[in-house]
Amino acid sequence: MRADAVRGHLDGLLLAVLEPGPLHGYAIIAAVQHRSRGALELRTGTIYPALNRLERLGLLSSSWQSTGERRRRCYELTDAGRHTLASERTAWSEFTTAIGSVLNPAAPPGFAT
Amino acid sequence: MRADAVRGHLDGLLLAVLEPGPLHGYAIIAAVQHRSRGALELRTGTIYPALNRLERLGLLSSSWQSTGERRRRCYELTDAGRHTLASERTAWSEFTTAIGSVLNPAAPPGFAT
DNA sequence: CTGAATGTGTTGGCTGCCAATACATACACT
DNA sequence: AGTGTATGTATTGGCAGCCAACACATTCAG
Repeated sequence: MRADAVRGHLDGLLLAVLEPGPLHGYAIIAAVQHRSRGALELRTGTIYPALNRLERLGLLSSSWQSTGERRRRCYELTDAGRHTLASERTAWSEFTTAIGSVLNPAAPPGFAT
Repeated sequence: MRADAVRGHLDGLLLAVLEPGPLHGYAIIAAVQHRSRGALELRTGTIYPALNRLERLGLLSSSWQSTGERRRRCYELTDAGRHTLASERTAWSEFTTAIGSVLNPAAPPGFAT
């Protein structure tokens, strides 16, 4: 699937995969891909600017870690981030309901399928 | 809701509201708004270019009608449009499944809520 | 020492929706 | 006659947001 389709929902995805625990950028890409059964393939040019923005907004906090000689930047949710994630889930639900009801109008009451 | 969120799904919405029968531009806006329970408010700057594009693609056909002195341009689905609508519905389903499974991961099998 | 995997990061560009704007007809009200 | 509101079609410039392409560093296998 064109990952371009995440437009407008990227923040929610990033916050969601960080909910179980801290991850670094590369692992975030892998987590999104895994949790979407391979459907969503984010690129570095997509997530790094987004992660920086979310940190500036106070929704994430980051810290450099060194595994041996390698450096990794790990991101984790802040309390504000957890709160925003809840909002994003609500917004997603309302969004899919709105589009879905136009795309697939509900059958009239009593309509037997 | 920010109608900007329809980005990438506008074509499907337009094709869907035209499925029951022909409509003119203004009525299309009203139909989308009604079927989404007022959630989606498209603007003329959004739909007219889109309708022209869909007609160029052969998914819609249009005809001018005159109600008394008033002129209206009515759009209706072509066979290709009906076919594309089916594709859009499939794509929407896959899209929501992908995003949804990242945003709200399924509980592990046997997980009691 | 070459290639692939892992890892972070920036920049220019394109797609696609929207606000603003323009114009026209019909009708109600004063 | 004039003013306001609803109906109706249409265009244009701008901008948000994602991405391809690129740059660079470390580790390990062959």
